[in-house]
Amino acid sequence: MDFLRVFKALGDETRLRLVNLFAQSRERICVCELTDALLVPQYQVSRHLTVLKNVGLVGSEREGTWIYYRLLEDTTECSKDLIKVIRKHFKGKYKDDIERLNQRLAKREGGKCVIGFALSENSNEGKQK
Amino acid sequence: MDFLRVFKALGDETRLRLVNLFAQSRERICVCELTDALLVPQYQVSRHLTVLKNVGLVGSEREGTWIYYRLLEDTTECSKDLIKVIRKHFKGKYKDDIERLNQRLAKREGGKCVIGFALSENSNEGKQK
DNA sequence: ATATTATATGCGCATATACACATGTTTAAA
DNA sequence: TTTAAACATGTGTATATGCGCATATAATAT
Repeated sequence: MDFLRVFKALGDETRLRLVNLFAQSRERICVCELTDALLVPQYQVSRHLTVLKNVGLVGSEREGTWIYYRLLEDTTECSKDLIKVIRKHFKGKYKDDIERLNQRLAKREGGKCVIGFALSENSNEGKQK
Repeated sequence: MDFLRVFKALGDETRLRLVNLFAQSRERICVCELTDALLVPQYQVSRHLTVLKNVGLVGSEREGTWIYYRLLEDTTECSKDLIKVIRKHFKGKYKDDIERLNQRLAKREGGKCVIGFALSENSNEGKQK
């Protein structure tokens, strides 16, 4: 684990919010669910996920047209320790994100996402801030 | 502790090397000692220390013309946990920095720095890399 | 084959950030 | 009150990075 690259990856609010969603929910989450939880354009979510993936913080698995991302928490002891710290000290932060994610996850069927972009009909519009 | 700003601060190699020196040595260290340990121009060390100070990772105290910096490890549980992770997983990294620091600290008298810029007569020359 | 949906990416632009050079500030000693 | 040493900072420049727009890719269904 390259701490320098990991810290660079975590030094962005959108990526921190993504990591927080994974850390608190302990779920694998697809891109459209993440997009609806963060209220950020889809292409931003996709790009930031790529950054997190490149430094080894998250992994992905495709299921049909959906791609589920998840925290790679147990690959090294470094990531385990670091993510543990984040999970602990981020409790209660970014509450709105968590709330929106939970509402979105409640719509899953059989543990899987069955709807697309619910909140953002056109997810390419700027919606942040 | 603002994790976003802290991660941004840690997302730079020179600052990571500075934090590593503090974490491994558990000492307070003055700017000229840090400069000689990192082989980086003095103004860079000074600037990066300011960044670390602004996010609350380090503090400083003046003693004559010398200014000693140290990790602020126990101010919050966040910083305690985070620095603990860094200390643990950085053991063995940046060995040359540690080696040069130890040689420099060996020249202290009464636990204090008594020489200036030993390795870099002109510390304003580019010396990094 | 074609259309649709979920996701990824090429590109231009604006901003942020690190570096180098020079100079300023603070403290202590001569 | 100069001088010197340790440290800080103003400024210009080059590079990195995030955003927005548009479009491309991949998988599924019709």
